[in-house]
Amino acid sequence: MKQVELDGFDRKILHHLQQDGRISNQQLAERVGLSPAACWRRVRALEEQGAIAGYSALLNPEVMGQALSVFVLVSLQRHNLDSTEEFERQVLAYTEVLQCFAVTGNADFVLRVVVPDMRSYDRFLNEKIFTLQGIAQVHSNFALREIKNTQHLPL
Amino acid sequence: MKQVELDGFDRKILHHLQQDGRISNQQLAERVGLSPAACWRRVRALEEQGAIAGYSALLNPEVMGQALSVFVLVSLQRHNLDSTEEFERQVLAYTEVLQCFAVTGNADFVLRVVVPDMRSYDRFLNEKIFTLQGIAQVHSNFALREIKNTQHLPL
DNA sequence: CACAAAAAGAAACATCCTTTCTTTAAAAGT
DNA sequence: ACTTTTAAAGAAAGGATGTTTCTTTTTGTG
Repeated sequence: MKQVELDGFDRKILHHLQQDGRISNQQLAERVGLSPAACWRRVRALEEQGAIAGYSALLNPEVMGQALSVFVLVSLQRHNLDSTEEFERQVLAYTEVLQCFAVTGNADFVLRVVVPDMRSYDRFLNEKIFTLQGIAQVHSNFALREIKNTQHLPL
Repeated sequence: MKQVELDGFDRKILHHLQQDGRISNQQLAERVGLSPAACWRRVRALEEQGAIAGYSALLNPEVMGQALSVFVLVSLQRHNLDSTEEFERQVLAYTEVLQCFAVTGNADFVLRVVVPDMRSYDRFLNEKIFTLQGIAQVHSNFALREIKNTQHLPL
């Protein structure tokens, strides 16, 4: 999937679709200043080019009773392919892990884990992290407050 | 906004809406096993209760040329209300900062910053972080690889 | 068992999506 | 400068979908 060239219309379209993924094509067309047909063709092109990876409903963690975010720094004992692949495979399967990145710095991975409360986090660690082979260190940083939390890319 | 009680239908609805926020009400109804009208009423209720905070298009960072994610650990010099409020106010305005949490541990805040490349990140630091008053320490952890990156809450 | 309240299904109207066709505008070549 | 070609925009129509209202069914309670 190659990088893509965007003009002002495309950027406006993406902006509004990031803001409201369920906006009707008519409203979108009106806001970006195109006819519905032209707007629709651009949206389809952006989807086909892969600029738009998908659409999602955003849930409110508080209302859903999943209000505890934890940033977990994980270091592995060995850095061979087998160890890391196994770790990543498991992490992908854990629904509590919303995000996981391999990073530079002291730790090998940063995870963001979301659970209902401390009890659940304790269980998550004991059952799903400490049971993994080859974990050297785990450092938990608890989110005290959420200042900002989006996936909206700057345009 | 109070926490909400969900039954199996609601959970199925939310699951599918997280997976595809633009699914038609008809398809959704079919997949969860309800009539379109009943399904639609539940979706509306979930929106009104705040369980569904909104909908969004998910963009592909690679295709958009915004492929560098950085986890930035920030410590403040003073921890009074004025310092932190000013910091948070600025961070909210920076479109490069997708996520920002106040956390326990060595740092006061964890940010995830997304930029096109190192040059842009250098500029971001110099122009938007180092210019802030009362910053004690900034530690940058660069994402080498993205293993997982969603906002899908476990249901 | 009967009643009330809540939720589900059916159907109809309104709206929106998606396609096709036509028109306009921009680019390239002579 | 003019024609030719290509690409994208607008208009319009048919089909699909959303949203409402009304009726029926289910569920819970006295």
